[in-house]
Amino acid sequence: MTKQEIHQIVSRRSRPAKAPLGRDIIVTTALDLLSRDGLSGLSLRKVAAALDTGPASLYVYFANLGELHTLMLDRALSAVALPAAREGGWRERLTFVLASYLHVLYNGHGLAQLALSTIPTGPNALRLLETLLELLLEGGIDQAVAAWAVDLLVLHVTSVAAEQSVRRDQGYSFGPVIGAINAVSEADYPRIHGLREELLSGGLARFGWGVDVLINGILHAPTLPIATEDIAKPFVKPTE
Amino acid sequence: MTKQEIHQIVSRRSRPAKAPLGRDIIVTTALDLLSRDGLSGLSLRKVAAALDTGPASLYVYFANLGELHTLMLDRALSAVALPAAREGGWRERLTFVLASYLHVLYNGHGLAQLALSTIPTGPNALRLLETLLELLLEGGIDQAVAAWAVDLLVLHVTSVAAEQSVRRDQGYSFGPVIGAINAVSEADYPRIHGLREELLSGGLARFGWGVDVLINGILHAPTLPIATEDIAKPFVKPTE
DNA sequence: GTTTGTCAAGAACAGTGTTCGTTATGTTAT
DNA sequence: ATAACATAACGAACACTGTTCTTGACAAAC
Repeated sequence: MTKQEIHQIVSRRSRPAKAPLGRDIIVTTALDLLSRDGLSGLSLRKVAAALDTGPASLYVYFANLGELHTLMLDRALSAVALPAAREGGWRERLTFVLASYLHVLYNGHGLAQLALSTIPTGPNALRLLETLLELLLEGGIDQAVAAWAVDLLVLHVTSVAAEQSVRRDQGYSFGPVIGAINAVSEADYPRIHGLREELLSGGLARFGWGVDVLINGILHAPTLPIATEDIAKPFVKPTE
Repeated sequence: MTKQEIHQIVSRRSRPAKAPLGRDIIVTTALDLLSRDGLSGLSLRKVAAALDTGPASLYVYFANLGELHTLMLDRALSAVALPAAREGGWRERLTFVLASYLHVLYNGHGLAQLALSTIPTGPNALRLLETLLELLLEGGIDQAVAAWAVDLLVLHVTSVAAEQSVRRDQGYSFGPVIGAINAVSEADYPRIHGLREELLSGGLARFGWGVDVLINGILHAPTLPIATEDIAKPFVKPTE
């Protein structure tokens, strides 16, 4: 049923009737391959091979590999669980959504890296954004602050997921890191040496802590973000 | 002086006396290429070509391309400006260091992406870490909190730099994004629609604001991070 | 003076994304 | 029914990528 064994003279089109091959199937199988082999194991050719076709066939539906990535990301975001309305406090629900978002990114190996290089504007991403905005506003946070805060929260969760994913997928053994931190000279780096245990501790609990810190910071944020312009000045001119 | 035009029968080693070719030169030219062509324009072969040699020659000094990346990152981090001691408040100096770190990552195109996939344990990274710890402790922040907080701060700045870099380097025109946000249906996404202007505003000032929020959150963080374990629970079981 | 070890280098391998031109298929118009 | 057409699947190739094997030249050591 697959690749024709004998190359007949007659035609380059060996299989006349094939599956319709649409965007949805391609995105689905691509996500399958991604969650199985990770981002480095995902290639256009493998997706094509899984669909029993050649790589050129996919270019009918996507202009780019990046375009496929974008579609994959938004499709995956449909799995983010939004909280049931009005159950528990807004803060509880907020951490719940963010945890679900982290969960989705982390489980689809390499999805987080896609999320970092794309601004997802698909319907599922917008739904997530809308929900987060709603929760922040429910928490009594100023509108302008909330607009910037969602970006802060999403970026944080995304980068945590990306960091963890990369280290799991490319077999980043923590051995050398732990060794390096533990072997740090007390004379040169006294604080690192003194806190070496705390620097490496935590694991998953750290995520919840980080989100907590972010929300606390947002609650204590200056109401008018415009007033913080001078803080960014050192960036423009870091040598001084 | 470069590639021999005629392939003599005599030898495969056309240039007997070459430059010594050590790790330092390779890292230097690699960083040059990186800041000129971006991460996607950087390849082992181009680095080798810039050094007027073949790709195999570099493998004497690195086991991996990733190893070269790690060395490049730590080399680049040597450019991070540490603040003069005791000048201004600790908070002012902290934002200064972070801004300088952002500056370095952003200027070396694609450096931030390297920083996300590597835990830099080189001397320059340790120096930066030590400085940040010192400043946080000077601010009266609890030791355990400070240990986790540095990670939070560094990750934030790194991911901001990565996000910005990617979008600049791969010519991510903001046109479609702005269009998508502006075209959002008011009925489906009322909050996004109402805040569409604030969602896109900011630019560079947003970085300073984000750091400010983080520091505020750290100042209001629970002293004992262990107590926040239950917050992470939704992550383990997001479906409910 | 011969041997030994280090390192530059050529060639090749197995991949990658992408493009070109050709051909079969299904739909529409005559 | 037949002819025309747009579309999509396809084979092949191109220009790359990281990595490895093997050879060969040089310089230091005995």
